[in-house]
Parts: sequence; structure tokens; C-alpha cells
Amino acid sequence: MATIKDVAKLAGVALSTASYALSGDSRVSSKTRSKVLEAARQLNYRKNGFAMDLKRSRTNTIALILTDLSGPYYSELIRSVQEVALTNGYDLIACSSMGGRDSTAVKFLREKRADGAIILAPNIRDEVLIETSGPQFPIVIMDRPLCSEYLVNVLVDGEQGGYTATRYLIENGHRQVAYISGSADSYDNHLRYQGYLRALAEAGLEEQSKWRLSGNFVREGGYNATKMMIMQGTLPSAVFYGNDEMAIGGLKAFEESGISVPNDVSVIGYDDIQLAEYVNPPLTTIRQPKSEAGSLAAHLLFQILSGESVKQSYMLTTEMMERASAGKSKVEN
Amino acid sequence: MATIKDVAKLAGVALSTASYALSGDSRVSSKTRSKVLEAARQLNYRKNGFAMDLKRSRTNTIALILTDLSGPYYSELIRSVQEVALTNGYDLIACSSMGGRDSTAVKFLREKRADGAIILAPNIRDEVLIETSGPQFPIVIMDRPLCSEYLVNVLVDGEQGGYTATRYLIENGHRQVAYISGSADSYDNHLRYQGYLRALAEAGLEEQSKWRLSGNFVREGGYNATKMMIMQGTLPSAVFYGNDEMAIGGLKAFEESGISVPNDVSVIGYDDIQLAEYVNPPLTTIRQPKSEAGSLAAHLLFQILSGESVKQSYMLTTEMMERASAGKSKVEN
DNA sequence: CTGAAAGCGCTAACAA
DNA sequence: TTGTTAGCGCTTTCAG
Repeated sequence: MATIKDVAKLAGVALSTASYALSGDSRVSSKTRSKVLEAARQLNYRKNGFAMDLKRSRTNTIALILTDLSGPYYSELIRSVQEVALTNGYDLIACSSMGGRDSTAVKFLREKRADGAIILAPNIRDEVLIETSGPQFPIVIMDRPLCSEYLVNVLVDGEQGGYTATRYLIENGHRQVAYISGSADSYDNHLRYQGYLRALAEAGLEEQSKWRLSGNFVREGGYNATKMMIMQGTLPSAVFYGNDEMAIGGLKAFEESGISVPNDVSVIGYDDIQLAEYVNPPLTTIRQPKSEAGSLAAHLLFQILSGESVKQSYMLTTEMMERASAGKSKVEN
Repeated sequence: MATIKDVAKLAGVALSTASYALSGDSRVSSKTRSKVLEAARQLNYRKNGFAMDLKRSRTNTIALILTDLSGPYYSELIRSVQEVALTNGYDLIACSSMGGRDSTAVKFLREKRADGAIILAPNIRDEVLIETSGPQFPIVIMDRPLCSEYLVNVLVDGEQGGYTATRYLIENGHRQVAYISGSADSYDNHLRYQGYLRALAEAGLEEQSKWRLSGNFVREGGYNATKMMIMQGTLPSAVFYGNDEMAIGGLKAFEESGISVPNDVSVIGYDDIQLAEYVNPPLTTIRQPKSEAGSLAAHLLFQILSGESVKQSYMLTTEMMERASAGKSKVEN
């Protein structure tokens, strides 16, 4: 691999001149510049990214840390982050936090292989985040509330969302509302569940343990939990699934058992994934402002990077998407 | 940020000793080692990744280049690549090729910020791939056939898949088979279409231009193309969609128009995305061996990296997933 | 076992 | 405008 030294030699100029010419500095004469460029072309010279990073101690890259590179992605969110990064002339790379303490993600953070990071990976420990963040390495956290000097929070109000969903069901006359929960250790799940409880309490309803099943946030889990509920004999009049994936699994289980949604039971999901409007019946759900959140997160990062000061925490709210899977309760109350 | 120099000074040893101790070299006494480790702890020392990369000119990372970080992902494929990378003790990072010649991906390739790459990004030009690949930087290409010394191909036989799908329809009595194509410049689309044509020709059927519409590989496109077909007045007896996304859009269009699938028209997709079995009716489709392909690609990369020689090109075959969206033709032939 | 010293390839202050 | 030079932080000979 040719180095800048070779280029300088071939072009017959000094190392620094070659460097300047190559990076388009205006103080080299255009004649010299073209000589250098030509030499570079001849040698098929490519600058070594690491040497540059080392020297400048800036990478012009931000990292997006995800639990699992293979999704299920918050694709809208990622898209908006990507757009903002591109607009600001930064590169965006994604890495996974799978693999525990030796994960690529943790290494990335510790070794500061980017100028900042956006975190969407609940399995990265708080301490790692607090330790690695700093004035030269701001971090935006989107998956938990966590405050520290160089950490900024961008969250979506899940408690509010859970409340809204449950409230909607109650207002439609449902008094038996099941909750199919996501992973027990998930902060998001916790929030949605709290919202559910609040709506229940407000309506003077009691939570029934038989109507709280776990689906682990996956389709299969929602399917199994629903099957189990069906086998139990009595059905609630409505079920609030902790996310759309589970709700879709639930829809399938109901269909297989000849139970009509929303005639026999109302279903509401959470997330408004793309798929939600395509399933049968189209899924009523809670939409999270994903693009807004992603774009806000990225903007914040760049603001911090450019020395502006920002609020420590931002909370966005959800929106109800009324479709066909939830209707009025048929039972007398 | 503390450097290894500071650590050495605090521990009262030479720079190199600190380096050895930190990287677990066996020639430092355990007493010295713990002294160094303690100093590092006190200073909250983190090694600088770039300096290491620069010195060793190896990153222990492979790059996965995707058209768009926000998917639609080949998540199974990515998952298997991820697993193999992890097993081999390598890090995997993903980056997007959005942004043309200045995309993060192209920069990554040119500046060799990884030890090798897997490409799933048709918008990266052949020349870039050929230029950047080399003995120290093998590339596995999964989105087009492209051969060169340090390029390896892992492809799925799309022509065969297109042929199989169409053939299946024809064997079920359909003689009017429409093809909803993906992006015109997509190599995958081209292949599937060729397979479609071959099956048609073999059955003595002619392609009809009114039954070849474009849906650009997206759901919305499939929906629109189908609407257009419906508006045309006469319907084909079956339609082969270039991918599942478009097929799902098509299903929605048929449903909205009160056209029953598969009673009035048979539908077949391509890809077998997760969603395929959840839509209504469950989608008959062509499954690509994504996990196998991903895992093969990653293995190949590591084999090349460790100096073994491999074949230049691998071709995997598809599999038919019979579900409910395609049935026997109702019309007399 | 330890320490001094030579770079990896590049940028940027400084000098000419 | 161009050239000289001093590192960025680390690994790794090579002598002690």
C-alpha cells in the first residue's frame, strides 16, 4: 500500500505539501496540487484512516449501538438518525451489543472509536455508559432514563402510552382487560405496564393475575400467551399487548381458535410497526414518534459536539392509532 | 485521557513493560503486572483503539455493508454473519452505502477500516469493490456476480427461484401469470424475471406486457401495481410478485377490491420474510437460504483471512414454501 | 525479565 | 507557497 510519503517522493514535493494538497488546503499552488494528485493516482494511493484518526483524535463518525444488528429494528428511528448524520457530514456506523462485556459495542465505547454514540441497547450496563461518556464523547440514551454530565436522554413516554391504550379500552366499555407483557426486565415493558395499572386503578378496576401473561416481546410469545389464555376457559373482553409483535401473534392465536377480533375480543398493540396496518384486522395500536426521536437524538449529539449546551432529558409522547382490532365491549357492565 | 505512558510512570516501570503487562504477555512478573494493572485502574486508563490499529494494521473487525441501515433487513442473514464473527473473535460493524461516492461505506472500504467486508449493497459500484479488495482485505459479495482475485461470490440462484415460482403456478393450471417486478436496475429482479420467462416459454406461454408491472420492491409499489391491474379490467389468474413486500401490498389491494385470494387470483411472493406466514391468506413464496448464505459468507471471509484458499463463487438454491395464497386455477384451459 | 528506541501513516505548527 | 519536524499512543524489536 502506497503511503503519503511515496506520493510526496514521486511528486517531488515535501511530505506536508502532499498532505496539504491531498486534503485540499488552499495554500498549495494548483500546479503543485495537480502534480501530487497525479502521483497519488499513479500509485493508487489511499489515505490510511487510522493514522488520520490517531492524529486528529476525531473520527467524524457517530456510533449507533443496537442490541442486535439483525433487528427487529426501529427502522424509522434509524433512518432519521442516518439522515441527520449525513446532513451534518458525519458517518454513522452501527454495532451490536451482543456478546456481553466484550461486545463490539462496549469495545467501541471504551476505545472511543467514534465521536459520540446513540444507545438503543438495554443490555449495556449503566456504568459502562457513565464511564465512557465525556466531554469528547457525548452519548444519547434512548432506552432508559439515565443522567450524568455527558449523557442526554431522549425517551418516549411509555407510561402515558400504556395508560392511553388501556384507557381507550375502558372507555369502550371493557372492564376485563388483559395485559400481555414483554420481557420482565425491560424498562419499556415496565412503563407500559404502569400505565396500564394506572388506567385500571382510575376506573376502579382491579388487576387480575390470570390476565397478566408474558410474551417476551416476540410474536411467538404473544401467540403462546394468547393460546394459554384461550385454554384457561374465560376470555377477557380486551387485551393490551405490550407490543405489536406480540399482538400479531395473538391475532393469529385467536383466529386459529375461531375467536373473532374485535367482535369477541378487542386487541390493542403498541409501537405501530409497519406491519400493523396490514394484519387482519388492522391493528389498533400506540404509535411512538420514532422518526422524531431519532432525529432529535442525532441533532442533540451534534449540538453537544459543537459545544452548545442542551437539556439533559427529553420526553416525547405517543399517539393512538385507531384501526379495527379494538371495538366496543359487547358484555353488559 | 490517560495514556499508557502515564500508567507506566505511575507504576514505575518502562513503557514497554506496561504494554506487555496490559496485554497479558507472559514475560512480566506477576508482581509487576499487578502493579501496572493497579496503576491503570487508578488512572482509569483505556487503550486507544486507533493507535493499536495503526500499529498492528489489523482491526479484528469485519464490515457489513448495507444499502440502508434502516432495513428492510435480511435479518436472518445478518444474524448468522454476526454469530460467525463472534465465534471467530471478530467484531462486526455495519455501515450504510447511502450517500453515493462519499458514503460511509465507500470510505470504509477505501480506508480499510476493517479486515474484510461483506457486501449487500447494490449501489456500490463494481470498480470500488475491485479496487479496494486485496490480499489484506478480502470481500465477499452477495448482491451480484463479480469476480476478481480477492473477491468471493456468495449468491442465491434467483433465476431458479423465479422459475420455480412460475412453474408452480403453471402446474396448477394458471396460464395467465403476471409478474410484478422490483427495481428495474436490480440484479435480483432481473434474475427472478428471467426465471419467470423461462418457465413461461417452457410451457409455451407468451409474456403479456399488460401483465408486467413494476412495484419497486416495496409494499406500496405492490399495492399500486395491483390496483392498476385491477383497474385494467381483466385480471390474470395468478400473479408472481418479485418479493414478499410487494405481494403483501398486492394482497391488501385485492382485499380492498373484494377479490379473493386464492379463489379469484393466486398470489406468490419471493423471499419468505417472517411476515409472510402471518398475512391473510398466508403467503406462498420462495424461501432464500439466508442464514446459510450469511454464515457461508462469514466463514469464507475468515478462511481467506487465515490464508486458506477458497472457491471463487458459491451458488445456493431456493426452496418453495407452499402456503395458502396460491391455488389451482379455476378457469378452463 | 525490563528498558530504550524505532517507527506505524498522518497532520499541523513552525520555519524558510 | 513549500519544507522540516515533532509528535498522536501504541507495539515490538533489540540490548541489557
